[in-house]
Amino acid sequence: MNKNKLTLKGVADLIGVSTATISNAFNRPDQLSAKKREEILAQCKKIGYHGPNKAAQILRKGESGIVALILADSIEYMVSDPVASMFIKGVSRVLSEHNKHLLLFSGNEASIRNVSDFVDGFICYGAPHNRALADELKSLAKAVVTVDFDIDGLPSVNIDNEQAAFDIASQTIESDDNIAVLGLKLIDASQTCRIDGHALLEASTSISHRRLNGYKRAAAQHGKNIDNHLIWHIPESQGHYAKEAAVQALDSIPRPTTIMCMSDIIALELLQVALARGIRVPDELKITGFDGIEEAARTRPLLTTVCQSSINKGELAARQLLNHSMSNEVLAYEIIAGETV
Amino acid sequence: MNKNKLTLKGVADLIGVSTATISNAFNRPDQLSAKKREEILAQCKKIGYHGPNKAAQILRKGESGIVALILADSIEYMVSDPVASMFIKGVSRVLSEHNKHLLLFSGNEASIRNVSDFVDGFICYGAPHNRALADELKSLAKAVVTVDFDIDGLPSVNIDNEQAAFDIASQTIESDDNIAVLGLKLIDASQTCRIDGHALLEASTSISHRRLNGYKRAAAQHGKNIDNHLIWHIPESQGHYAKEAAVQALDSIPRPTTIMCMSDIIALELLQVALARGIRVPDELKITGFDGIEEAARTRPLLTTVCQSSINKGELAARQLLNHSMSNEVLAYEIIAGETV
DNA sequence: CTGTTAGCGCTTTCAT
DNA sequence: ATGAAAGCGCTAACAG
Repeated sequence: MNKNKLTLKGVADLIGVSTATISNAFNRPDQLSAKKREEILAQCKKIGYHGPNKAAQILRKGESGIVALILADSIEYMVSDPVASMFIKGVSRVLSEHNKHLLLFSGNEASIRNVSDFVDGFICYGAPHNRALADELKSLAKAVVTVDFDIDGLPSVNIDNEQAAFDIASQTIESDDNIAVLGLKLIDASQTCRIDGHALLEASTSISHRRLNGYKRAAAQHGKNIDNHLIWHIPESQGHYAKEAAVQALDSIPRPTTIMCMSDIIALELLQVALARGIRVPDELKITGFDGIEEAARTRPLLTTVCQSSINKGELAARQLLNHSMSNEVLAYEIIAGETV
Repeated sequence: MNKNKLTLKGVADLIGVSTATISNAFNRPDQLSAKKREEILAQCKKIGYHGPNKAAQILRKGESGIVALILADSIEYMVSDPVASMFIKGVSRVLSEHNKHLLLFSGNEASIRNVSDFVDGFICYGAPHNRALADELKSLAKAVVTVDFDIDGLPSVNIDNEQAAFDIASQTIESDDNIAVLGLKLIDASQTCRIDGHALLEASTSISHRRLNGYKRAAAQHGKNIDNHLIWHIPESQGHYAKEAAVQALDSIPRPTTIMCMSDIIALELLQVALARGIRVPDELKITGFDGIEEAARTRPLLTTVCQSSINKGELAARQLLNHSMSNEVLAYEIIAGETV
């Protein structure tokens, strides 16, 4: 007798057929009679053999059913950000429909080489902080879909950030406005600060710079210019970072009459600070957001913002990966006319 | 010449050493001189060989560096629930400190056998809906840590749900109160409804039933009984499900004067409905929550609730898994004395 | 310190 | 429809 191990070979001569037959019974039903297949499966079940070892299959077939989601920021942060969670939600929905598994991977960490040998593909959400990672992705020989940024020659999912920013700014700015911007990740700094005197991050890969360009273009149409001294950098879309910027902005003299925020979280924080100071919105201060998160839809006064569907983004990105689509998709957005403008 | 493939063997005779030496250079620095090691690593880099193939390593070593997080509910849902996100946050923090990867896995899906061959271990958050899954976990020969429920003989992380519920209820209930409970997952139904006339889920594995017992015990101390007609089942801790129950509870005649909620999300929803109706809290209606989420801490009136640290839970669960600890940990909780009681 | 070699468990031609 | 056998790429025991 062969050793009692629950391996294809062991099971094979336990029930007296060849390894290939068992393998086929599990993976390629068309290679044997339905009846024999049932028999074998039943036998296996009785013995306690639950099918071919996955690790071996991965090596042999070069496929694992695992898709890595690379998050630009830490998983920690992403999982508590409403925009990112919705995105993850979309991805995971499509993946699980296709029986794929989701590996959460933070772009901050070591090399993606760590997983690229067994993962079926990558969805990369947001431009990685370290440029090297983007280069590696390109040379990877695995399927990659980028979201909210682009890598030459790779499929992607985006919205037109500049146009969206332009649109909402156009509807907001009036000729006698004093304009400020609470921006997200505009420079390389881990603290909230004004951007004047700092080198901007590479504009090509940054949605924030596209948005800023949109704001500026709209301002220019009213013959206005947005001073770098009235543009804030906020390192992460979180309340406490945003609050700092909000306070500084509202302390500015003269006080801005229009403040455009690059996320709803930021805008909501600003709104709260402003209302607490008794500033009338929108009479004395107009506020715009970006994203269209649920909390903004629940809050009164209703925030005027750009609504993008992060769930759709996630679903589409996952579908592109699974279908090996190579297209660069641009999703629609919608301006929510709220009560803050 | 050997074929030009970037494999240990190929690289080995490309640079003229044995495969073992290269393998050691990457995995066991102590097996060769530092100098030789540097040389080899440099050569490999030049050639474009980034280290041993991971899929092969997994098969060979039986270790992947991947930890599966099994979520009782869909990933979709979990990722947008503040309590679950905090938990994931804690897990992912510890895991990434140890260079492990996180595989998000939904317990609704097929069998965990799908991944158990290559995953290093499982963290199971919340009692799985299908009992079979729990049984499989036990017979798995992989490290498992359960959270918010127990499996005999396996390590776990919990809080004392019954005692916590008892504590907050004791502080809340007065002798002339009319008590209702907005419960979570008390019966097997996908709709919000009262629990009278329904079979309860197995109490032993359900934190909700422990909490309910705590409430009942506290009520009994005041010589009171909580009628099943005033206990609601809410299938998921989400606003719209909670709202239904809140409306029904407030429509009850006589209207309850104390409503204990099994999550803050539920309590916050109830609070909103009550305030919208002009019901004075806590004068006419006392409300308690459970969890201690950030939104509750920001909301006014401040919610009286049980605060448990989901981040700590996640961190501890991950540490237990990595350390192969087998203990059953019980974490502390704290009663937040808010303004709703 | 280095090289040889036997598997890890499986899939898939190829021949029967 | 089935069986035999060649690897997938690597690690670790062993011998030198």
